[in-house]
Amino acid sequence: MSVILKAKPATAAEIAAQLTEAIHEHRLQPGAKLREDEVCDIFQVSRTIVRQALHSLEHKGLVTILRNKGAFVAKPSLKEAREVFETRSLIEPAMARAAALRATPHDIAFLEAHMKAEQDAIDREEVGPALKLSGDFHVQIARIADHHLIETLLKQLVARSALVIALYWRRRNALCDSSSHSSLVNALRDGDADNAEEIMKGHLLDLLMQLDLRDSPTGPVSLRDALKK
Amino acid sequence: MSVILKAKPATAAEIAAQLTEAIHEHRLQPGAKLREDEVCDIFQVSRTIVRQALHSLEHKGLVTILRNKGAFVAKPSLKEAREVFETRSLIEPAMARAAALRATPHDIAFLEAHMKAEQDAIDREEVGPALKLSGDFHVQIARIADHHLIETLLKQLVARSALVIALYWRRRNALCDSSSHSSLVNALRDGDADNAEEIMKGHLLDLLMQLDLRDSPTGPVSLRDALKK
DNA sequence: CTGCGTCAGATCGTATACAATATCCGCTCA
DNA sequence: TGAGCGGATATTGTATACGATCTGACGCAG
Repeated sequence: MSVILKAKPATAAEIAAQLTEAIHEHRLQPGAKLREDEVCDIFQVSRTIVRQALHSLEHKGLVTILRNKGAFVAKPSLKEAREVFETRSLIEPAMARAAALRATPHDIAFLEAHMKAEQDAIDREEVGPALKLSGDFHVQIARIADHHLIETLLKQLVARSALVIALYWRRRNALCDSSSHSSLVNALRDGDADNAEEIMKGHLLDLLMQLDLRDSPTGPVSLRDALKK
Repeated sequence: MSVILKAKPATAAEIAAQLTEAIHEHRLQPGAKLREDEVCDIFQVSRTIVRQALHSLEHKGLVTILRNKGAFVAKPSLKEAREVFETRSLIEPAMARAAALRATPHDIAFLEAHMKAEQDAIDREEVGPALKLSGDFHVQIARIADHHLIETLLKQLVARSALVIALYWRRRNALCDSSSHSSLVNALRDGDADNAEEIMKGHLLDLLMQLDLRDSPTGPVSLRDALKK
């Protein structure tokens, strides 16, 4: 893990942000242990601060803290994974609609630049950064819709989606189809709210389809775990 | 504040729960300051624990922490207030639908008992407890829908709704019309998903209508505050 | 050789001490 | 009289020390 993070900052919020980014970009895998002392060493801060950051991430659903055991990058179950995408399906189409009614030329330009960066990352096969940019795109829609509460909520859901993808993505090498992002931006530019809403709904469904969320046991379960009451 | 809380527990989670309940029942008003030492005295724990609880409540949007200033019960702006109810309107109808498809006789009985308790509280004019029970009703729908993520999310939104009500409720003495709760339970009993969804949608709209969320300055602002740059 | 108990090290949880910052009050001076 | 300025006090922020719990290894008995 030492090599995985950039190190430098000092506040709990910054540490949480860097850990979030690492999770989002799959540099930290679900289930990875986050030892307090280790994080202290990396960021050169006291445990007080690190614990603040870890608790913050726990509230956001990115980290699971087991008493007297430690903090681990969360490992969403199949049910939790489904719930994340179900919740997104409930709120994001409405955000796309609202964004279509509010988007300024400046917003559109920003989204286009964003998509270009995403495409560049894909071309360079930088899977992690591409994934993060793809997620951020969705958050930006909420920002354009000027809905702060959902923007905050969506940040969490998108980050958790990254965990779900790490666990349940079917084709490891195929990345999220970015064409729906592009057509969404077109709908936003035209102020076509109905279309934007539909595209977003379909896009989330597409994402869901690329996941393997069938009712199988959570991947390879060790005998030990299977028998643990 | 000393009289307002029951005191006794020891863990951060329990303290957060009691503070949440106090906020939910309007025993703690928006803007109320929560001094760490005071909370320590009340619950007889160290500041470490109290700070954990306060940070937890901050993540849930119930408390605002200003650096070097302290923790205050949150005071949602008009925009935030609208956003809370908009978000609820996006997710709760879907929960009502799902609950209609899953509710067992046991669930129905539980909801009926819940409504009875709510009615009793209203009859006794215990406004706070009635408000809390009314909010819990909505959380129970999500529980019956077996959607843990949204249940958790809704707990936060419902608690924040209590803050919104404290700030923007029009008729102080009139309580939420509980007849829609009753008709919702009927729809759930019949397994009528479409109807349940519609009732919930209408119910949330009703709630919104009882609020004064017009674009006026945030209630009575003191001259001092109004002039402070 | 296997199972179990015990002990040492590692790790987390909590309390407390100290530092940083804000707030309040009284003072001075225009 | 009132605005501006310390300084004492109150309050929060951070680091650290200590205690509790878990983990893994070792050794002994069966």
